[in-house]
Amino acid sequence: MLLAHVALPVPMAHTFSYEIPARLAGRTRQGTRVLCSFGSRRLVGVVVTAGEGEPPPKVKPLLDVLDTDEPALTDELLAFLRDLSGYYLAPIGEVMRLALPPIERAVARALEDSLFETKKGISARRVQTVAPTEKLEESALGGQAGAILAHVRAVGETSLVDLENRWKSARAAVKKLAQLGLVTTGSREVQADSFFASPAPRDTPPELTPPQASAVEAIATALASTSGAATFALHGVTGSGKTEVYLRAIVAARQQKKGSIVLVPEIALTPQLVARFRARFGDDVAVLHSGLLPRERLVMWKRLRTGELDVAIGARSALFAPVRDLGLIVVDEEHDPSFKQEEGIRYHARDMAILRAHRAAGVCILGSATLSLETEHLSRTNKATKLVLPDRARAQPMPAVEIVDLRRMGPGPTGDKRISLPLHRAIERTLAAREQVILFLNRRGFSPAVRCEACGELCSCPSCSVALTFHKRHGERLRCHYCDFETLLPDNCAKCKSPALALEGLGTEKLEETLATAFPEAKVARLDRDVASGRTVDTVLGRMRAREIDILVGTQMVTKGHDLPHVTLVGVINADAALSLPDFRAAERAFHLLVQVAGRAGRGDVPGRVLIQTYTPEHPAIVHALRHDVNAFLELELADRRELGYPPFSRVGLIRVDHPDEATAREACAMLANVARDAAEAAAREGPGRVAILGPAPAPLARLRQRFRFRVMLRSSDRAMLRQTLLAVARAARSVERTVRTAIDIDPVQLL
DNA sequence: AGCACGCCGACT
DNA sequence: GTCGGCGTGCTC
Repeated sequence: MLLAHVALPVPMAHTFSYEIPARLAGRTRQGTRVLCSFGSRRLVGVVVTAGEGEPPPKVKPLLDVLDTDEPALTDELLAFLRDLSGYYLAPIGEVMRLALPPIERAVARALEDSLFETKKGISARRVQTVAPTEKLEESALGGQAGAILAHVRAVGETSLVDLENRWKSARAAVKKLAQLGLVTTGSREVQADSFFASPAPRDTPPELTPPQASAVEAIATALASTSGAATFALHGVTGSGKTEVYLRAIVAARQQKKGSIVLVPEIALTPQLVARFRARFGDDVAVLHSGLLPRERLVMWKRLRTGELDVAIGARSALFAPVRDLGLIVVDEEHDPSFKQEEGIRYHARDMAILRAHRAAGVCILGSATLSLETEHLSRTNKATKLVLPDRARAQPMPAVEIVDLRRMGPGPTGDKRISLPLHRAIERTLAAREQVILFLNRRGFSPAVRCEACGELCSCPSCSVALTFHKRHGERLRCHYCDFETLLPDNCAKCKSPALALEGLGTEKLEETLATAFPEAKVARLDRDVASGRTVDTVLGRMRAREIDILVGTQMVTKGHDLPHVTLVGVINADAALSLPDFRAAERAFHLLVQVAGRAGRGDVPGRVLIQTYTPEHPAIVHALRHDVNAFLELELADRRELGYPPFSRVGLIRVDHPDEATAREACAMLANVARDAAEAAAREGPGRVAILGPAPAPLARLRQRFRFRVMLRSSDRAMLRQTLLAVARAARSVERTVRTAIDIDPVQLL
């Protein structure tokens, strides 16, 4: 019998076998999308393999083939997705879905399937909205309806989709509320994003500096070689000309008739980079970003698939772009944590970029001013070739980095300890010299916590049990930074009804306000996720460049982007905030952050000044950032991790356990940890791996509908052992209790 | 994951 | 009386 083994978008490891009816035999190939009857549903899957074979006891025929001429997935992409699925132990069908285009309406209609016309198919251009009315309820509403009504009243008009994410039966409850006249429903157009629509003026390729030229040369040679596969670690500070190397590498790939993918951390934050690509290649670049409508996304997908476009640029998910004859993948700012997908299929785009390029016999370039330890390790073990771009040829003085030891500082003139006297004076001096200041603070909002002064209770998120952040702008609201829950600032403590609520801590909003008062003659602006959506980042940076702003306060965002030539003072309000994160990479991240933020000071002829405020001035990340000593920090951190058995010398596997009852979650976790320990010992060649139980994960619990979430973590230096152990644990987890959900997360990767 | 089937509580 | 909550089992 002719069988097709199909990957379907269900969370199961195996493929499903279908009979290929004679009428579809000619069109059913590896990589084609097919319509399958699956239980009572009809699903679109991808043919992984097809051929003559022994049918399983139960076989259904394929209903239809969606791809008319070519398979949706090339052999290259298909093979890569299978590898990814194997690597992360992720369900093959869900992995395939990452690379599939949105289903075309026309095809869907031709298939006479109402499924595609409704919610799950193409998301319409309109979203359904729910808004509160003036009317008050006659009697108290119980359960979800009451909660939903309170929420809608707190946040104002919201989308039904959003409500459905928070409450299971929101649709039914909203219907009921609408009947009672307590809310109104409607729909609104999803605004199309015309961010990248404006035409880009073309540039002329500049002369390469000698280091750039030799980097390009090395990359071009690798691209031209028959054996292909090569990885480069491109180390160069902002402004050293990494982008130009990328552009030339793409040209070199083109000369070999090969396509390219460029991955950037968050495309909305890097409009300058996109502009550079468009200036060089015009509209021959597919820019993939979250603002694309399904229709536009499909158009981009098709143009890449047909080979009309040969360059794709985008965030994480652009890794799956259907670029033909892939020859090059660039990962810009490769150290950036946003390359790690933390929801659904957990993959690391940087690692998978190496894998995809390698399998396609192509070149992978990992570029950064502060290479990740993983990439550094690849280079030290000769699995990647390091290319260095020294700081710009023009002699530019390194900024003077100074430490402000907060242990020895009283409050500055503002009365706020976080604006210490040295920082205050430095700001004054910078303003007097008519230069600009950037202040980095890793906390958005006004106050990170609101506490009752009578009973000590913190205002916390009902579903995430983390402190709610007070946002002054947009109506004095409390917001949960994990799940985006929102409520008005209450008048009284929820527990003891006392009106004495105190705003604790310092966020960017408050810092902005304090500075505006302390320096009334200066123009103060803020840049963080709350003010920045897409274009506004560019607007703020533009105003900064035009010197319409004197002091810019911001989060991570101020560390990204390009030249701000008149900034001569950079202040880090609290370096310890980044160091004390519960993450073994905290020191590395803090170091990256400090180096990147310090790099913003003193462009041009004026030497810059960097002030780092900290309670732990002796911390290695701070000491080495102070000396700009990347190598010393790397040595130390690598040695540290080697000792701890941490990556990159070992791999980490995580099993997530979710259950609505905390005790059950803990119990299941402990049981799984035992299974893991046993399995690890049985599988170990070099002694057992480490097993640890992590507490409630700092993840959007609300989205799990208030389930408790624990994680069993395994560490091992042996990947085969780790895999075997994780599989054993996953099997055990499934048999424990159905309601325990597991997710496996292997991180990071040593692929080569 | 969906989606059926099946069994218990508060509403027309 | 039944609508709708969620437990359990299956999907080629």
